[in-house]
Amino acid sequence: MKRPLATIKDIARELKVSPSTVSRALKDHPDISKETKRAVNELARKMNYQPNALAISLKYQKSNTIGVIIPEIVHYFFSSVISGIEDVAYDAGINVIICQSNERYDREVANVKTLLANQVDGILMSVSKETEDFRHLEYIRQNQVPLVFYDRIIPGFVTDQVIIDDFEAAYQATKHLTDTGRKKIAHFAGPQNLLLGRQRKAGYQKAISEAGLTTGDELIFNTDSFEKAHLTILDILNKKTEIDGLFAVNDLTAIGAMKTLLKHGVKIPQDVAIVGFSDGRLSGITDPSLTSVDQHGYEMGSAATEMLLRRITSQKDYPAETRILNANLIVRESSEI
Amino acid sequence: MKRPLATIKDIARELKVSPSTVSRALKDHPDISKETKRAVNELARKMNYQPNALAISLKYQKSNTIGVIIPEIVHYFFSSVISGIEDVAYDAGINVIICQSNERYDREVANVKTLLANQVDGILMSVSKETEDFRHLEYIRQNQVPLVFYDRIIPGFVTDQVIIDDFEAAYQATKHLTDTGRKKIAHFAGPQNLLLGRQRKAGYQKAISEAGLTTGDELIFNTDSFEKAHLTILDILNKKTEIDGLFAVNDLTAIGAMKTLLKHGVKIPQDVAIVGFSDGRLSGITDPSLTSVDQHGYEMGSAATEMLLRRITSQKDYPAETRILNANLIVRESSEI
DNA sequence: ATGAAAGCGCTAACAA
DNA sequence: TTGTTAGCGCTTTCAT
Repeated sequence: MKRPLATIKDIARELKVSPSTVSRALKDHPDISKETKRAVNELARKMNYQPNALAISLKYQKSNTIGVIIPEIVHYFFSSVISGIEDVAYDAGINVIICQSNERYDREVANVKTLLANQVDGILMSVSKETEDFRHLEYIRQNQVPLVFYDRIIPGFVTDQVIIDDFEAAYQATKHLTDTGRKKIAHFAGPQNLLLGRQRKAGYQKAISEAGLTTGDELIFNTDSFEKAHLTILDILNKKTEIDGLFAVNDLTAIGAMKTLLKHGVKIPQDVAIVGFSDGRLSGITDPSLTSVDQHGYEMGSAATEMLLRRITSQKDYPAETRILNANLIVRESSEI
Repeated sequence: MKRPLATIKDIARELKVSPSTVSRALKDHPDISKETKRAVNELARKMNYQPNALAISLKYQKSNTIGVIIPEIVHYFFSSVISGIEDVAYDAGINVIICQSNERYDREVANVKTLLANQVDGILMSVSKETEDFRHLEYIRQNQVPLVFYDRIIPGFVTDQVIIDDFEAAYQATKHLTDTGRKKIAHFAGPQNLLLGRQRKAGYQKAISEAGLTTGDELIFNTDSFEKAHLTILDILNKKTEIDGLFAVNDLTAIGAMKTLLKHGVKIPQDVAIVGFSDGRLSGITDPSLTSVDQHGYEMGSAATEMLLRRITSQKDYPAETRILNANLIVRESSEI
């Protein structure tokens, strides 16, 4: 009953030629006669012959496959990164194995092992939030498997990487608020153990001080989720802390803040202008729509993949590269005038 | 310079034993002496030995890998499906190769070929919107590779499948509106060439007629996007078509409608109650938050994977199964009272 | 123009 | 307790 995929042997047997002849005929080798080629190709089609990629990978010691380690696929940003990776890889005839670390270190280590066991030709990764030990990365390097970081990097670990200029983007976002006359601009900041959180805060601070405004900590809140934003806003309203602008570390936070402000009769953008940092497609659909930094996940994925493929195919070694994509501000209703 | 992954041979050579001894020692075979095992395992650890999964797959004629064909990863629903798939597969020690069809037939066919070439043990797929020819699916079947459809199925193509009861969900969603006293309930319907579009519309119609309301076509609109919803609402307002409820085929459409209605001073939910069909995390963040059907993408992914793994490991054949997940309505502000 | 043989890394039946 | 050998599917060098 079981009728597994046809192999070169099957074709050879049927045609009473040797496997090597079939192999050559299939790749249009000049030595093989027209007649044989015709017969082989015809039968191959008829038998739905599909070369066994595993055998080829084993033979050539390369799998035409790259591995991706992603923290959590259910974030729009990361899924669009994957989309960019997939498209570039597909065009190059490269397969992609995707592993989720779910932001856990142990999973990440297991992912690395899986990918290496499967002989991937290269790895794209964004480190998990938990990762603080780099032995698994050294391990990748020992095995001479090219590694490209995207989005989240490890300062000091030298390898190709493509990142967003979080500092600059945050600076531009905040500057947009100061430029439009806001004077009391709050920042809802992300975790300060993540580079991203620190850089966005630093960008905010630079714009604030450039505008000659005070950067006292009383307008900076550790608030990075929809729910926390709700609570922080309540607190701000209670204490009657005056604000006329807000730059939030991500869109959900910005939207949570906006919703709570609106509920309390605060007008957006008249009373408070709000800028987020894009998590995805949320910014366009809120009311008012949200001014936000677009992170270009797709471009990040495609750029990282191009770097990796270049590294894989390159004969000679060359220094690690860092590609910085600039994220641009998209002004929408929440900060207009 | 190039120091590839250590192999069993390397270990054998170093220890002056045969590769088979190493192989057995590594899998704790009872025949091997404690001493040898110890030495082998120690050296293996030191050399960072990682079994070559390709070689093992080739040997055993099974790859411990399943393939997933997904229309577009950047939809929250699909990415949460993948998350469910990944988790179950990970727990079973199975790898996952993900391919995007990007809703294109030719890509889908290429994906199938790639997966078969890579000797996947099974395939999970949601057919693309373009797919109308099933030869590639027959091809999967010929090769005896188990196939499970999730979410989107092909009526008449018999295989394991897990779907959502769109009809029932739409019925419940609409019934919620009639139960709360709405009398003029519009439906913004999806493409009627997709089963999903037809079923959601049919569910709507059942609830409407059960409530003794008219199901005239004047309240059904082919409107399935944020932008189209905006235009359709403008049209409704212009023509002064009276509505006090709306069931939309997806959340984005519902949100587009809500935003435009609010802009024109229509109160939600007082004047018009709105129910969507979940695309993801949008429903919770709008203002008012949106009542919506939760599609449970994660559960769909994990259920489909369980079905597939069961099929793969099963010795004997059994009839194709259809698992219907019920999507449940989550009532939020847009339809309260 | 075609075939035989070896080998990629691993395992397992069979020998010793 | 360990080694030898053959084979998974494919390619390629070296014969013929």
